[in-house]
Amino acid sequence: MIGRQNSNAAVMFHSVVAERMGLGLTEEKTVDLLQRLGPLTAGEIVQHTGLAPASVSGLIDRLVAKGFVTREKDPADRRRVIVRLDHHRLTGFAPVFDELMNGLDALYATYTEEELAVILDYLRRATAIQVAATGAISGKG
Amino acid sequence: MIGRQNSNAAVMFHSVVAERMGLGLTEEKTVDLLQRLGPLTAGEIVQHTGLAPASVSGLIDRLVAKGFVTREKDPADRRRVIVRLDHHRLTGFAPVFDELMNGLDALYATYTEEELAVILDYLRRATAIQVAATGAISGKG
DNA sequence: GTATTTAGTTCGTCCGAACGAAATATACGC
DNA sequence: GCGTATATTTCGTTCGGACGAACTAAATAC
Repeated sequence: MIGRQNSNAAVMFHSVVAERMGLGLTEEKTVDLLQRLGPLTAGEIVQHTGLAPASVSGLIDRLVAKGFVTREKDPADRRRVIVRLDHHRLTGFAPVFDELMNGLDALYATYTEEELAVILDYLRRATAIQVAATGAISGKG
Repeated sequence: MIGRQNSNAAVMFHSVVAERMGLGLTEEKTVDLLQRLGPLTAGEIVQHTGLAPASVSGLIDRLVAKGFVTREKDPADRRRVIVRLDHHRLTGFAPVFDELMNGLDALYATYTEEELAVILDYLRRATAIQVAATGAISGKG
């Protein structure tokens, strides 16, 4: 089944990218979180990852040590720690994604507007289903 | 970008499934390999995973202990070890996938034949691109 | 039939990454 | 201001999973 191969390809790609960046999967996932949601507090990372607070402290330590993020006190509530992505550090890895991006751009260019609409609709809905399924699995005891 | 979210959802789903089956990501990936390619020798698993032989020995140990595979001597070359999936063990986890499968079936049912053809074509080609990109990254120094 | 190569395992070890419990620092309620 | 609640870190520990080197067993070469 092609859906499965696609899913597998995604996992492999992520693993290889993470390795290339010198990150573990959890670390890469966190970087991705920060890219999508912007700066987060440690507590918010706890929410999003499901990790224990202690684990997130260590996780942030490692990302700081590797230069991917900075740790700042929240001026509004100085108990909080804001984790901010160092975008400059990331640009160095752009070439890693270029191959994929260029390939996908070329692929999209071969479809009509109507076809692209179908594909986007599919991707959106399939993603929602996958997210729901993930939640369902981890939920039930 | 939706492609990225989709990719991320796939990774999350895999992680959760692996956890649910009591497997690590490497172990789940190996089970998947065996499902797609049939029984493999230890050496072939080394090839496909890129792990060291010693690591694969341990990996097989763990999968055998967990009841997911059997280890047999190859009668044709008794140095070789054939790793075979225990399909019976896997059927117990079918419900884990049902949520996803049912959701996707329902999704597919909402498209016309023509639309499905576009979607399948896209998935096939996008997968190929992703695989190629993965190879390109891990390849170059 | 002995030497060499090949397949896999065992052993000792190491490291990343997770956790709970206790500590620290800050904010908030009254 | 004082006590309690909240955010994060530190500490000590544990565990899975990876590795290289040395070993065993079996096939192949000569």
